[in-house]
Amino acid sequence: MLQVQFIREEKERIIKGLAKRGWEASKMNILDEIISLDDKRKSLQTQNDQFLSQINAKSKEIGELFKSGNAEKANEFKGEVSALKIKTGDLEAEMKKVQEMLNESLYQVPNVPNELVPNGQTDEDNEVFKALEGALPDLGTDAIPHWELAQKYSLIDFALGVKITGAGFPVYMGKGAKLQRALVQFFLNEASDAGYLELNPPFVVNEASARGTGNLPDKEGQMYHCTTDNFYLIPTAEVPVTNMHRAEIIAQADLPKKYTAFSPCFRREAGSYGADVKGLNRLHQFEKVEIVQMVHPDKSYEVLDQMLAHVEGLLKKLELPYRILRLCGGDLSFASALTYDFEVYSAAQKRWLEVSSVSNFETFQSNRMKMRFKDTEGKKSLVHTLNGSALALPRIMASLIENNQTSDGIVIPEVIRKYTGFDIIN
RNA sequence: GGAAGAGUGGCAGAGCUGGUUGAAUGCACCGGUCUUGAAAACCGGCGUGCGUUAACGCGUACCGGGGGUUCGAAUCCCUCCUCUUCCGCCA
Repeated sequence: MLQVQFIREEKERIIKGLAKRGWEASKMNILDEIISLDDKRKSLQTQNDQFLSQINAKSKEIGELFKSGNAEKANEFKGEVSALKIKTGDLEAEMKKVQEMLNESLYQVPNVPNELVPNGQTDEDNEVFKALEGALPDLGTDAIPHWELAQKYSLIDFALGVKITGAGFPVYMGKGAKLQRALVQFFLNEASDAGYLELNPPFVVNEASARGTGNLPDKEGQMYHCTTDNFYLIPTAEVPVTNMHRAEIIAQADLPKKYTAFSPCFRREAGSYGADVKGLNRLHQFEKVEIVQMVHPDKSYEVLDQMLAHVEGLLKKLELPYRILRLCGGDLSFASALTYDFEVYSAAQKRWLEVSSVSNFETFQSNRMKMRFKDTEGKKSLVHTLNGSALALPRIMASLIENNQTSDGIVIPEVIRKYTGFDIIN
């Protein structure tokens, strides 16, 4: 959520940014509404504080009057205070209402895209930031897609998952399960080596955490909700990990905070259909290793580059054909200022699959969850938050087994053989 | 799940027979004096949000969360959450 102060000072810049996201001119007046609601809020508080001040002074006097035995005078004052209390009661109710309206409006405004974000409405307008090095892999006509490979080598049973739960909940088995576990190990170790503190967070969060990262109210229908306890299954480890420092003030010396966490991710994916959901392409439950950083505002874009380099390093080591996209305004997620997507080419499906999304949220998340740092002079400011997948498992699995299929079987990439314990699936 | 107790500032820990208590005291931390330097000692500072102000400052709210009683609540009442101990149950 944007800061009202920022909206006041940079309205023109925000309007330009929102236009890049495809906002129509008619929607922009929400910014003026926010400013006017905030003005209203301030003026109400000023009035209310004055009444409260009077009440406090009078109450103190009453105490002194009782002590000195002047009960008559004290009782007279009591009536005056009661009258003031009715006024403050009304003012407070109104303030609460205004504050709620203000919050509702603020929740509707997405983050302002960075200057680097290209114009465009759909994923077709995304900019190829780094193209595939070399030619697209050609596996010939015998190549089969991963869902057939999964069946051929008994790696994943989709139908069994349907029986146990439903579509989108596959059962990994044998070398399929081991390969996935090996990849997780590899990703976590790489992240640790890069200085990220490994966490094993809760996979279920409370409402406050879901709000902190903006999953509520923005994407309410996308999460599985345990209504009995009012908990949510996490759609990504970003949620529990980013909330670690919610409503905290971090010493500047303790920045940056670098965390990595493995977690299953649960997504309802309401509205998905077609080829997108075939095989491992889109699931309701999948595994992912996430990297998250909380950093000094001056450093966040430098850090974004470092995170890109980290993810790129993983794909290189796995020897997968990849490219990097810079998301256009229309495709940028609500909270992000700048996002890079990594796509891996899945050679049998002959399509690009998104395996990672690395974003800088600047202060959008930290403002909502009041995550600040104190600099050496004692001044408090919001931190910048960033996160990225490093990496999401299913599509890595899909492209890996597709690209590495040979007439002898599926060849395991060199770097993960020490984790799998085998070098071929046949 | 049942019973009892407890949740106060970075930490420890008073206050809890309602009335200058945003909150004693100690530790930690920051600045200063002293010292060749360090330590010790001494002096001073040391929470957060909001409002207001050019600024110093002033006002207001916050003692787990929410609500209530009262002229006035950290202090009384209700409720929820969390922790500790005991019992029960169980990976």
